[in-house]
Amino acid sequence: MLKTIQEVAKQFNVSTRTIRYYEELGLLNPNRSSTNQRTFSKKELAKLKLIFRGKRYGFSPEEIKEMVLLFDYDRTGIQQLERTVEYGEQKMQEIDGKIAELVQMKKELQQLQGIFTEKLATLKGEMHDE
Amino acid sequence: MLKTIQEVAKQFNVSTRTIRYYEELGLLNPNRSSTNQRTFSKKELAKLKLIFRGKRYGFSPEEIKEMVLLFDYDRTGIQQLERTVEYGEQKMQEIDGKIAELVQMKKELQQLQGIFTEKLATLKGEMHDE
DNA sequence: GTTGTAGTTTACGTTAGCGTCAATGGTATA
DNA sequence: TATACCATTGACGCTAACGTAAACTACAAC
Repeated sequence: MLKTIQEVAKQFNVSTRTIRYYEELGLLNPNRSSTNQRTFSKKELAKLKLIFRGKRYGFSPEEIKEMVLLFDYDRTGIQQLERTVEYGEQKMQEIDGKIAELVQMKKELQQLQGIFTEKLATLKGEMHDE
Repeated sequence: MLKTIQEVAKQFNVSTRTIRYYEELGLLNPNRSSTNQRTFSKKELAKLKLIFRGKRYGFSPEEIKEMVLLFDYDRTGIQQLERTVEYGEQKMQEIDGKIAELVQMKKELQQLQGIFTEKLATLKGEMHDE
């Protein structure tokens, strides 16, 4: 259940230094074994997943930190919870926006593809005309 | 039609230095006016759009460069064109992958949202019970 | 002519995100 | 006991991606 830093690093295909760096940033708080070695619970792994995704998809460090904190607190206050839910709404909208942009990006590539394949067909046609 | 570096920078909300930097990298080749000032055509703007999107969505610098080059060459050779088309296919598949991951990310946030809103309802319910 | 604004190149400065020692300690296998 | 391998905490190094300043040119307004 509890993973070592090596296992975690391997799982996410990064160096152990990278994991430690995120801890330095306050994004992770792994528990320690009797011999002071980091042990990673499922929760920490979930946070790491969020971190890497966040990075890949252009969320700012600040945003990532906030999202990660969602995992850290059992927020008990109603106000806190309401804020959290609202924040989640917002993030989900942003994700929708990003998805839309990727779809657009694909469309444009498809257009390029269209032009190129057409050109290709023309060229090949000419070959047979002679 | 032709924009100055300032206009371009403003349009993309970056500094002029950033634009020049991308030129240093060989990603842009703006024409020059009679007084040696950069002029940006529609093509260059399209390339910039690609660059920023590529960055936002985790494409590597190498990949971005290759994608940008698609705009630069009127590839005439059949082999070249075929390679280009193939490369485009591949990129589009990668985009599909990224979309899928974002969808997954949203799902997970939705789960969290579910937990939080439920908790919130419980808390509010307790308030009225007393 | 000079004051102002926008452009140019050259070059050095800065920060995030790690890479890479160095020094040390625990555990286990020979 | 020694060799080996994993962990730990500094701490310094490095590169990408710009920021920023210096020194210059071009054009427009005063």
